[in-house]
Amino acid sequence: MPQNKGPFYMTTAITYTSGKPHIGNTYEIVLADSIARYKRQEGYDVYFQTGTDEHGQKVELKAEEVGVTPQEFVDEVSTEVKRIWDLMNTSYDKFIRTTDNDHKKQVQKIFKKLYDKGDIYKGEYQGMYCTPCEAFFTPSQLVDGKCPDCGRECQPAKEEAYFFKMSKYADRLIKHIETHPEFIQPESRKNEMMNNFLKVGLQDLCVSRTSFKWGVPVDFDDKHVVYVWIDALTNYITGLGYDADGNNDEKFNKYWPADLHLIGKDILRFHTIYWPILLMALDIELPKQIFGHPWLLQGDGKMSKSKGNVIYADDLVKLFGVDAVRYFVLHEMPFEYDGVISWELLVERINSELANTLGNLVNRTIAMSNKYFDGVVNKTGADTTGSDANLDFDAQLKTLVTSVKQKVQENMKTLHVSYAIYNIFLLFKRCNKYIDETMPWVLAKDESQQERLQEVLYNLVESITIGANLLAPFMPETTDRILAQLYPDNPASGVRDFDDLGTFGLRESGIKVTKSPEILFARLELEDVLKQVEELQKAQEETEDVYPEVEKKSEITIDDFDKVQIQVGEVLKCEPVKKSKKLLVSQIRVGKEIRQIVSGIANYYKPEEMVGKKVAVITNLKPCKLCGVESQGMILAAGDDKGNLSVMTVDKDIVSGSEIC
RNA sequence: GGCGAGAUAGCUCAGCUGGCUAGAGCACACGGUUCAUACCCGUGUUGUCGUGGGUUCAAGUCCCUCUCUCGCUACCA
Repeated sequence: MPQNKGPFYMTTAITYTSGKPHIGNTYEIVLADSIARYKRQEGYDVYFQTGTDEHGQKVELKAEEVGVTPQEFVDEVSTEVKRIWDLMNTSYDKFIRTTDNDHKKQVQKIFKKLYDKGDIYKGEYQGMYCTPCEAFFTPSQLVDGKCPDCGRECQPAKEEAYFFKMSKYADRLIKHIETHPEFIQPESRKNEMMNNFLKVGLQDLCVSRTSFKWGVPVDFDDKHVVYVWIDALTNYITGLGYDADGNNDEKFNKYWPADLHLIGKDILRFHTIYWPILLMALDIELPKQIFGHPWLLQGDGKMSKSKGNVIYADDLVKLFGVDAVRYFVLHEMPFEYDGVISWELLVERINSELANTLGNLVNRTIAMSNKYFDGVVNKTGADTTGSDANLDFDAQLKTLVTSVKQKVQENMKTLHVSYAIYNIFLLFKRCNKYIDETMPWVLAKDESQQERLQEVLYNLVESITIGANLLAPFMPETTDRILAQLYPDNPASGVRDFDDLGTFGLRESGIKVTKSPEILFARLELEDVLKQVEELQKAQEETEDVYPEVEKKSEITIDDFDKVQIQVGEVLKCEPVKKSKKLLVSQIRVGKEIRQIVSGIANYYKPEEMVGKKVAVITNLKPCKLCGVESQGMILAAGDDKGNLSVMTVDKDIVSGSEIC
């Protein structure tokens, strides 16, 4: 067993439960999992926490839309998140929910503690308020000075709120960041935080809200709920059993301070400024490192949100398998800048690295062992005896294979996960080259070379064993599958201690490999994949986005409705409006009169299609000019999110001019 | 607007404190091989190192100008 290197506490951000997580969110948990597994392999006592952030206005609204309680809503989403995390084969030790009772209790205690201490005080939140939306916005959120949701004017307004005295601890934090260069990673992020916030002076942070109810109530002032900062960030300590009164759980004493908070680059500010200051106020040690990872973007336009084809982990796993997806996101994601995911890239990576380099290597090695020695792998010591050092293939192979462990260690120390994987694959590539150098099929033809041939195959199986063990944190299932084939009678015997991965030759002679090698990763045809993707997306559209999102208007009375006059009109004539691409102008008989009405339907109806239709017309709308053509009313039509449009016609034949009500 | 980062082969990038003919992977071409998932191995092509100027015996590598791209710019969980 590797020696115990001590506790290692790491966390991911907790996922917000306003909707289903897509591959971008999934990236983080896979990255975190590979680090956790790696640290365990190295001998650390790892505690790996993830979870869901479940309060707030957005959840409240979403739940209302769907017609369930917020609790019911988050229960479902949280379960879904957990399901996906499990699907990705992630090895978290704790899944915390901010709706957990013990968490909520501590949030209240922490809030009170900070209030009693004087670090939280009651004040007024000032912002731009949109009355119909009942929401506050900051000036920077406004679009052209108007509400980003509904586009209406906003008014400056005030709301009672509790504030946290950020500035009090700013100097201490600046000093900490300056003396701990590893605290914020990547380093360029550190500069952003310093330059944009710390150096220009911190504003106090609003930590409570009265505008929504779905949150942890402030126990001494129940108009307020605790706002996201204190509610969500504290999960990192409450999950370990922190107690504001000092009765901490053993786990907290053992694992805090956290060794690593892994988060997306978008929430670095909260974790590198608010969170440390919160901890300072609570007199708790700061975490050792915060890593803001970049994003996996959908690059080539073939997977854009506007097209409704967002990638979900489920689909990827269905198409490629868990480890292929893990490999892709880990390998493609650089350390500092955003990575790109596309179907083309996925297929390319899977084919060239997983199927060709790794899968084929394992397959050909096993096939030869069976073909030449009935599956038995023996170490004979018959190495290359040539005097030319350049021809000493065995030594070269062994040197490379045994050097990878250290490279992986170096890469992982700085969280350069993609480099670590790259280095492991160099090992497999070297093995393929070794086969070409030693040419086992030539040795097989020569009776006197039997021992040499055995040694060659032994070296391959041993090398692959080491590579498979190094791969375990990143592609655990693949490691198991390889070892199951190389050690079919006792796969566990193929598992090595991390400390032994720099040593060559630990496999005992006489062990057989499997008789029936299984393809690890099948080669894919891009065309087939794209076809399957299309089918999946069709299915997705049918189940998910069938109903358009319609913004709710405020309630009206029957009298309000009565103000609108709607009548049946028969389209007599219809032609395009010359200056416009979208407009058609119709002559419509409404009872005795004939009206000219302009409508934005040219993309959906040809003028001749309109003629003869009996449509619903608003007849008391104030006339106006569209593209220079007067319109005396409006044809009613239904439109969805996807650009479909249908004019409202009457079901039975009814005389034009009849009133609709 | 402010602060910061970057611009190197068709694509993704490496090139530390300036030093001899600018690199890797993928892609492409050719050759080899047949144990293997038409796979693997080898060789090779392509670059005015964003623009213009400067420092130097010597500059992707340092300084200045300009152009372009990207990140951050405080209460969205």
